[in-house]
Amino acid sequence: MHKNRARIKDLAEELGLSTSTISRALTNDKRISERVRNEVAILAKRWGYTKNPFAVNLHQNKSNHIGLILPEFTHHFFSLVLKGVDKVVSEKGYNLIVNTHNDDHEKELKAAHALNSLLVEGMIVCYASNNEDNEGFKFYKDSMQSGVPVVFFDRLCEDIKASYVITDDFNGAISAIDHLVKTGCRKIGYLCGPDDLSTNFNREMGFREGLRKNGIPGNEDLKFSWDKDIERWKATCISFLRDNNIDGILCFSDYIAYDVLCLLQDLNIKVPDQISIIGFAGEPISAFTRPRISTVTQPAELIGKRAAEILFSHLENMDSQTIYTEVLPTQLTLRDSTRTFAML
Amino acid sequence: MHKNRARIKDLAEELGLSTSTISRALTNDKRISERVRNEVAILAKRWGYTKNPFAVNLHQNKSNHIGLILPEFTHHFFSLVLKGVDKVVSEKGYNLIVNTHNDDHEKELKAAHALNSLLVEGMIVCYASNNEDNEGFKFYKDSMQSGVPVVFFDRLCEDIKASYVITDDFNGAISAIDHLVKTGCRKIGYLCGPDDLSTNFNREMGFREGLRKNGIPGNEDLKFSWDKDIERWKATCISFLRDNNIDGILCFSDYIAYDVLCLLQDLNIKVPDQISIIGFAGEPISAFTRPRISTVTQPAELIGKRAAEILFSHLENMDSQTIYTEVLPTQLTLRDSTRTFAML
DNA sequence: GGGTTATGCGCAAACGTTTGCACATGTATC
DNA sequence: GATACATGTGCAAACGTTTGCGCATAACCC
Repeated sequence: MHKNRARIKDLAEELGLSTSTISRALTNDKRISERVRNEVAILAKRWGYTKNPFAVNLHQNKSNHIGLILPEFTHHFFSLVLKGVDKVVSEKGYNLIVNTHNDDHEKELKAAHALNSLLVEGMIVCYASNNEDNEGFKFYKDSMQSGVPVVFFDRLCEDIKASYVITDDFNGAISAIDHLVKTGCRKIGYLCGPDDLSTNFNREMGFREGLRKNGIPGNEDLKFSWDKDIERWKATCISFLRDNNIDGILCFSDYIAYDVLCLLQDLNIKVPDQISIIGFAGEPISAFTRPRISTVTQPAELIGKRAAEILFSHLENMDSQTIYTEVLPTQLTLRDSTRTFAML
Repeated sequence: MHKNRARIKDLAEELGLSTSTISRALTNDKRISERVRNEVAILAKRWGYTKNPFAVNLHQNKSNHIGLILPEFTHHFFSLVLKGVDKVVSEKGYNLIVNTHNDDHEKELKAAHALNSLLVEGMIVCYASNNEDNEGFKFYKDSMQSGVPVVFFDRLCEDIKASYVITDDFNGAISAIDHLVKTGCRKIGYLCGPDDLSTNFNREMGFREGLRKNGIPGNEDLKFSWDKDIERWKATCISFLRDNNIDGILCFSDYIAYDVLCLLQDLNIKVPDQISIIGFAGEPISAFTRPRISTVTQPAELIGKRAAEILFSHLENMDSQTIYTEVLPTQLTLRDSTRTFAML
């Protein structure tokens, strides 16, 4: 309701001035005398006057809103991204409107439409993974055409020409393989994530390149596919590890790392003495397991920060066609699921 | 920018009608003939017309926005609350604007002001813990006075007469004590959280009541204060546990539970054989430790859901002065840091 | 055929701002 | 004392909707 909110008109009547003068005084227009500007400022403060944003937005055709579309809130990675985005956005005096799609492509489209109809000035998007059709992409393209920039993060799609900021999954995976090899692993496997994720693809590519550059031959196909059916996954994973004499594992995620850790512990296989494990992401849980899981930490908050900064640079430079592709480095966080050099 | 957006006027010109007719046709006003309503609907769809929200908001003095103020995004508890709130809010066709304060009272006030000046229709707030002065409360009171309902959650303050939804910390703590006693603990201690949190107070009260009703005398003061200096905390905590022959611990949080678990493991004290531990919250990490930590799980998502629902019931019933105070039950999640009955 | 009623639509004001233009003073210049 | 210019302010239109009221036209009744 916001009852009894003061309007410019009220200020004007109180001071015996016109609305235009008040409006100008409030924006410190030099054409208004110092004296009047002060009077107005004081009364505005006393009455707790704030501009009606709708009137302003309507007039300027500008919303001061940024839209953010996330897969979900409860993943620590995404909440860090949200934090990074929020910092920049609120620093710029903008407001953030958030939406989630739970990797449901239709919900994503609905969210994007909703944001669009709210006239957000720009969008930051991590799109739904099951992105076969390109109806969503068409929408984003239209959006950019009509002057609403979109910045993508985390997940990459070649089909769409837009700015994005992602993790350097490729080199992150390589750094993990480097470390596994350095600490003595020779039969290294990769436990995949969902295969429609660009992140999974890039980590696997890094895995292969890591093996190649470290001169570990005949290992490239030691990858084990992801399976939604966790019990089936566990059962077959065991044989994968056994049959291939795996002594080092790179996982798509920290959660997979945890699962395989449990699996090994059930079989009384020592981690890292017999098998080393490295997770991916740097989720908090990786620091709470026993042994604590070494992981490739993603710069989650920085991803959000950069995505927002890039979005604003688009906004401040609408005529330019420049596109930013930012690939942020990971950091190898060594804990107890990998051997130290001293162990060798 | 949103270039080339169609307006009602454009639709009107195209169809040779007036803007009022279009406007009414779009809202299915029965005064407009079926035929015209169809024509309008079809053209609107073809042109992808959506109403300019600012014009609508300005005219109706209504924003369709709900504001949410959280301490932070990265705590799993709060992200679940956010999820719950978001579900209800988007189901109602409203938009969510989020803000965080990091337990900084000034930032909280700023966030509240920001939301207010955006003309949100209602606010859901978890206020900053260091809430000595009541400038913020004054603001919330004013807000409610002016017809913008506020619903508080998680943290409780008697000073302010408003709806709130909180966890039943008191009975949650009792249920934990019950279980500790039932599984043989006799010297039970409480590891406190920050003492300006109502949640901490209520959990301690539950702790005491649990001891009383279970007939464990002379235990009520076995509480150990929280200390920001973690090293000092650890050092003194040890002696607290030793000096009092503690055999069961209730913790303010899962993180404290984890810390004390590590402490005990360093000293080679067996959990739960020698000492049982129960955490509080149901944070994911509690399921990943070894032993996995038993915990009093809070209905985080439900808290968000109920807070939002209550907010909407205020909005739909602005004249009513009813105030809702909802205390949601916890659930005792038993894992491996407590003994099973069989162990006795 | 005059009066009533129903149907379908348009006019114009309003929401609270911003802003191009004009206007009224005052001051300086020659 | 006319001209020019600077200073400070106001008028009114515009942004895109919604909506009370009124006006046609057609249909109906007796």
